[in-house]
Amino acid sequence: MEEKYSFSKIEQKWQGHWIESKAYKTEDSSSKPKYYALAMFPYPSGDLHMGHVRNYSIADVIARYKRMTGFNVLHPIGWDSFGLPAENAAIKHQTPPADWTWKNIANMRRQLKEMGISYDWDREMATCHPGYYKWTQWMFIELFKHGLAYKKKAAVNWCPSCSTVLANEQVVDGACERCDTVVTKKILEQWFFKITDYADVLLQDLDKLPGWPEKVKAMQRNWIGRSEGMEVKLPLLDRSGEISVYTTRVDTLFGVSYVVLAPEHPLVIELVSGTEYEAGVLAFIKKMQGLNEIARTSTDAEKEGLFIGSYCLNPLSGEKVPIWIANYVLLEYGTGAVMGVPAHDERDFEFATKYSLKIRSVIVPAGSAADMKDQPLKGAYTGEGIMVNSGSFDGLDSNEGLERMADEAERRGMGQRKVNFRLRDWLISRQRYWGTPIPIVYCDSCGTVPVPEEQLPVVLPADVVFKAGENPLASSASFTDTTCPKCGGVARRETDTMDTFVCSSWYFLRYTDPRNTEVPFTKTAVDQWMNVDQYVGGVEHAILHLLYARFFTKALRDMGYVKADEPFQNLLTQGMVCLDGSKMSKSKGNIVSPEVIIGNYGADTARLFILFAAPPERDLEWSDQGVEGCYRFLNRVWRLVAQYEPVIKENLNHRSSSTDQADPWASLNAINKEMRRHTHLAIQRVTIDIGTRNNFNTAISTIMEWVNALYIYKEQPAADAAVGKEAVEAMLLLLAPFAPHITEELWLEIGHTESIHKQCWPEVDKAALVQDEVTVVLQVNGKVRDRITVAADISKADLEKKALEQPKVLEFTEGKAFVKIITVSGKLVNIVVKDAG
RNA sequence: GGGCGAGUGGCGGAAUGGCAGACGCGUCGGUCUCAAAAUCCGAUAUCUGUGAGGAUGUGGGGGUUCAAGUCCCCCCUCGCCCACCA
Repeated sequence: MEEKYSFSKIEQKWQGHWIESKAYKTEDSSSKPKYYALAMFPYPSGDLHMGHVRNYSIADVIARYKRMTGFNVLHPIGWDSFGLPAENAAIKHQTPPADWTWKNIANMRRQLKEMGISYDWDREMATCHPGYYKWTQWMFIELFKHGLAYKKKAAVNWCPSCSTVLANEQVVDGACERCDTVVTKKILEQWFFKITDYADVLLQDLDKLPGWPEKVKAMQRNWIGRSEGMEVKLPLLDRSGEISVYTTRVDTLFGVSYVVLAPEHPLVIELVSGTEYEAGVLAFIKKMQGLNEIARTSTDAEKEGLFIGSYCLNPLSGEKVPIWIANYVLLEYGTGAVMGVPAHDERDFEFATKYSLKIRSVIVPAGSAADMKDQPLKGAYTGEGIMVNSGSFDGLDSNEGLERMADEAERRGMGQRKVNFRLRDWLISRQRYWGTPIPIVYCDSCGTVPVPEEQLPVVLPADVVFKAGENPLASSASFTDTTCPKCGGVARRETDTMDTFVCSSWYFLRYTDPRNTEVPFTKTAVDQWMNVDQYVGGVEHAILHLLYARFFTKALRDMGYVKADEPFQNLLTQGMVCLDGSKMSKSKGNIVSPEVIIGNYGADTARLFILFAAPPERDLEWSDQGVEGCYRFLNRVWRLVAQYEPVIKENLNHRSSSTDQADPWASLNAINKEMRRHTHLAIQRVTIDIGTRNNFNTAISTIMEWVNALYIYKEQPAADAAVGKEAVEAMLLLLAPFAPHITEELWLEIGHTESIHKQCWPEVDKAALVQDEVTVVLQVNGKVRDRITVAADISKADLEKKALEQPKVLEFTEGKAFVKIITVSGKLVNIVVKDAG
C-alpha cells in the first residue's frame, strides 16, 4: 500500500470503474424497500458552481447511506435545459440554442462525474430533448382537455428586455426576476393553467407535509393568500345597477364614507361618460396606466384619487355614498372595488384625511369610554371591539356583529360570503423560441385545436431567425403553416412556447420511467417510486417550482395518472454558499471554482468540506483553510489505515468467525473496552446524524474525533488487533457516503474484495456502550465544584453519600443549611444549600 | 406593516433543560530537520491570581427551575419572504 494519498489517481480510477460497471444502477425489481432521493436538477449554464456541489453532495450522502442501510435507491440526474440564456447566447454568438445547450450539458456532466456522485446515469434526461418535451406537450393537452389550460385576454406582465410575458411569480418587486428590468403591463391573449382551482387544496395539504421546513410552508401559504370575507352590493343612486365590493370587515359597514373603484374598472367609463367628470377621469386613468408596477403598487406611493360624480347607497344604513377612483385599488383582486372605512383601515384613513372625507367610528375598543365613539381619531383603529353608530347592531362584540351583518346581508340579498385568493392563474405562454412549443393549432373553421397525441412532439424548427424583440417561432413558415388536425384545412400553429417551469413541474415523475416512448411513465413505475422521499434544493424555489410541481401532481392524480397527491415527502432547503459574507456569484466576482478545488484537493475533500463547514440549511462561508483542514483529515485517515493494514490483514478472520464463543469481546481490558465503546458510540451518532437529523457536519466531526482517538489507541501497548480492525473498518464504512473514493480504495487495500458501497451499514453493539465506571459531576447550587468517578451501578444513596464527603463539596457547603439534593443517575449530583441563619 | 428564521470564542460552528465552546480553522509553543514544508505533541472565552483556584460569560432585560444557550414574557439587531390583497 502506498504511503501517500494520491487522490487524483484514486478518484479517476474509481469514477471510471463505477461508470463502466454501472455500480449505482437502480434495480428495476427488488425485494428491498424503495427510496427516492432527488436533488433539484440543474440548468445547464455551462459550469458547475459551489451551490451545485453542495446540493449534489447532500443528496449523494443520503442516497449512499440509504443504499447501505438496505434500500433500493433511485438517485437520478437530468437537465432543466430550456430557457432564455441559450437564446441570448444564440443572438450574441450566432450559435443555435441547441448546440450551446448540449455543449454545456456535456461539460457539466463531466464535472458531475468528477464529483463521484452515485447517479444512475442510465436515467439521465434533458427537458429540451424531443423525447422529453413530447410528454410536456402531452401534459398540456391533458390539462387542456380537463379545462385546466385555457386562453384569455388579460393585462399581463411584460419584460421589455426579455421580450416575453412573465408569470406573477416571476415578477419580483415589479421587475423581471431574471434581468431586473421593470415590468410593464400589456393586454395580450395568453395561455394559463388554472392553478386557482387547486388553491384551497394546495393550501390545506401543506399540513400533510411535516417533512417540509416551516419557512417554505409559510411562504406558500402567504403566496396563496386565502382570505375569508364578503361581497357586498351597493345599489347605484338614481340609476340601475350596483357596485360590488369585497371586504373582510363587514362589521365596519356603517362606517363607510365612500366607495373606491380601481381606475380600470369597467363601471368607471359607464358612470362618467357624457358627464362633466369624464375628461378628468379619463386623464387620471391614462396617468395610472402610464405608471409601472412599482410606482402603482408600492406602499410608499402617495394615495391619489378622484370623485367621479356618482353615488351609491349603503345597503344597511341607506346612506348616500360618493364613488371615487384611486390608485391604491387593484382591479385584479376581489371585485376591483372596495368600501372606504377611514376609521378602521389605515389606507382609507390616509385617503380620507387627504381628501377631507367623513371619518366615523363604528367600533371602539372594549372597555373604552362611552363618548369614545364621537372623538376624532388620530389614526385608524383596526382591532376588534364594541360596535357603535351601527343602528341595531350597536353594543355587539364586533366579531359577533360581523357574523350577524353577514347573515342579514345574505338574507336580504345584499351580498354573500366569499373566499378570495391572492394566487392567480399561472400564465405559461412565452414569446420565445427555446422552450416546449405549445401544441395547439388555430383553424379558421374549427378554432383552437389541440395537436393529437400521435402527432406529438411538435418539434422546434431549426430555420428560425433570432432577432431581439421578436418571437422567433413566428419567423419560421415551415413551423407556423400547417393543416388542421380536425378538418384538414389550412391552419397555423401557436408560436408561443411554454414557461420552463412547466418542464420542471413533472420531471421527477419521468425519472421513474425515463425511456418510455409510449407514455410519459407507466402507472406501475410511477406508483412504485413516488413520492420523492427526500428532495434537496435551494430555498429560492420555495414558491415557484415547488408550488407548480404540487399543482401538477394533484392535477395528474385527479386525472388518474398517479396515486401520489404530494410529490415531495421531505424537503431539505440548503443554504447559500458565500464568500466574504455574500453569495458566490459571477456578477460579484466572488467565485471559487469547484473544478479548481477538485483539481487541487480532490472530490472527496471538496465534498467533505462543503458538508462539514455548516449544517445544510444554513448559509455556508467558504474557507480555503477549512478545505485544507479536510484534506489534512483525509490524509490522516489514509496514514492511519496504512499503519493498520498489516494488522487487519493478519486478523481478517479473527474474532468475527469465532461464533462458538458466547461473547468474543468479553475478556477485553479497560483500554480496549473504551475503544470499542468509542467505536459504537460513533456508529450510533453518525447513524442518527445522517439518518434522522440531516446533520452532516456533526456526523463528520464525530468521525474526526474517533480518528483522533484511534491514533492515540494504536500507540497503546495493550491495544487489541481485533478491536482496532473493527474500529478502522467501521470508520471507513461510516465515512464512505461522504468520501466515496478514498474509502473504496482503502477498503480494498485492507483485504476486502467487494466494493465498500455494497456493504451493510455497521450496527451498534449495545453491549459495547455499557460502562463499568462513570464520571459524575458534583454541583453545589448548580455550580460545578468537582467530579468523581464511580461504579456505573452505584446506588443513589451511595452516590449522594460519596458526593457529600468530597472536600471540594464540603468547602462550599460548610456552615450552610442543607436544602435538598438532586441526583441524575450516571451524570450529576446537585447539592442545594442556603446560608444558615 | 405582516410572516418566518437567526444572534454562542479571533473565525466556521457543537451542546435529549444537567460539565457552554465538541470538531475544524487560525494563533502561540514544542517535536523533527542543516533548513523549510509536511508530520506528531501541547496550549488557546474573558477578567483575576505566581499557582492551585476564584469570578464572569451564549444580543439586552425580566421570569420559571435544584439547574436555562436551550422553556416563558418584553425589547434590540440582522437576514429572508410577502406586502396599498381591502
